[in-house]
Amino acid sequence: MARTKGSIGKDTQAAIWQTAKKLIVAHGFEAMTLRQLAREVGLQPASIYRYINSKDELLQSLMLEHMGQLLTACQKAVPQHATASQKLKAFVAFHIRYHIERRADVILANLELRSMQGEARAQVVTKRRTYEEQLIAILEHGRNEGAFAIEELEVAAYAILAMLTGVCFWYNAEGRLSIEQIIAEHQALVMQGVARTAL
Amino acid sequence: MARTKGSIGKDTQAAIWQTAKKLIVAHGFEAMTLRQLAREVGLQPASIYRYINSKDELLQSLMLEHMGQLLTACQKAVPQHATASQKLKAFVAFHIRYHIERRADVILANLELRSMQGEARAQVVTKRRTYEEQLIAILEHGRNEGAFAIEELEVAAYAILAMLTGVCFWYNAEGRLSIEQIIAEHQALVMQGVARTAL
DNA sequence: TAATTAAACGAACGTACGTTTGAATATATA
DNA sequence: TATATATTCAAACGTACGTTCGTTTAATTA
Repeated sequence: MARTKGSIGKDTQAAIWQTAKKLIVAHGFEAMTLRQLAREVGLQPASIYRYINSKDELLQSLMLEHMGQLLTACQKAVPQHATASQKLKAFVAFHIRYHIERRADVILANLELRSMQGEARAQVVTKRRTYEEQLIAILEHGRNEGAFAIEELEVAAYAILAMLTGVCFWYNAEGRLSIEQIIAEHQALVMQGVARTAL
Repeated sequence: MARTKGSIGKDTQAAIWQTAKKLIVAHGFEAMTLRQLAREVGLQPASIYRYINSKDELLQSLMLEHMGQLLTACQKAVPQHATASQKLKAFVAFHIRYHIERRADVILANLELRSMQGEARAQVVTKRRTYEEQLIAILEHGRNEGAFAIEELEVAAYAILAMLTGVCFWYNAEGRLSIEQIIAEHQALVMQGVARTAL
């Protein structure tokens, strides 16, 4: 056989990417094999190479694509002109929702940096830092306003991010709680956590 | 060659375990190869099999060992008879310190459950649940006391655990902050986060 | 010192890996 | 309909994998 009936490059491309994400999340990037990927998409291993140049480049594409979309979505979701409290609430809601809705991308991005090297890795690290700085800026704003009491902005930012990102590791769509309830619970923890107490 | 001068089983066993942890954290369990492990320990691949029965069993040993030690250490570190606030503060301090000091074990335990199956997997899941319940019990105690205001105990517990565990992914021993400072910062976030506000 | 046990070796097994090459078939264009 | 392009295939490459086997040497015991 050769070209199969109804085969369209765009669709195959999409299937490869989606299946790759699934397999990487399940097994890790290094452990995922292109043969397994080909089998699940319904191709021969060689055919994958019409869509990627190498296994490493596949990971790079997935990573950079995700980080770019995350940054774009974040800037849309968090208001530029608002109080620090409003911004922080919006950030928490955005982060949780985005991480639940794009679970595979997020888990991949958080676990597979170890399999990247060189220029592409540096780019991902930079983009991740840019994202972290969004939150750091909000926390700093709140501290300057006098609304937040935070000793170490960076530690607090890492702590909050870890807490929020954790959701996509245990969230169950069939579970008792809605996304909104989970967001509300986390907003309460975060807002109280950073608030300046009256004492 | 055969048996090498100065070779002692206990030492080799320890070297294998320690190196295995390092490699699994660096590459993931499925991607770590026994040949690589043997090379780093200074053995031939076949020699590894004097100490393990299979690659899968190696992971099981590392996992179960770690979970057992975590549970034991936790029960020692958190006082049984104290206020919920005291217990929670102690739990936060314990968790962060333990996770920084045994970084490799912890990262391994958190990322490689996906490579386990069957009975051993079930045992790890049960032990992890037992650990989570330590924290849930503390939070419930605080809510009953009237000291904490928490809607969903389980969500709050997951959120706190994710936040604390996150430390071992970014902590840098050569960094500016001491472990004590990091603990203090997290204690502040957590204690304020769950506290019942005066309003 | 002689016999026994502990520890590691070298070689090989069947299988799977990422990747390259050139040919075959389906769709799009002229 | 004839030509060009897009899409997939089958086969093979060198390499590495987890694991088994029987052998060899070092340390321990009698």
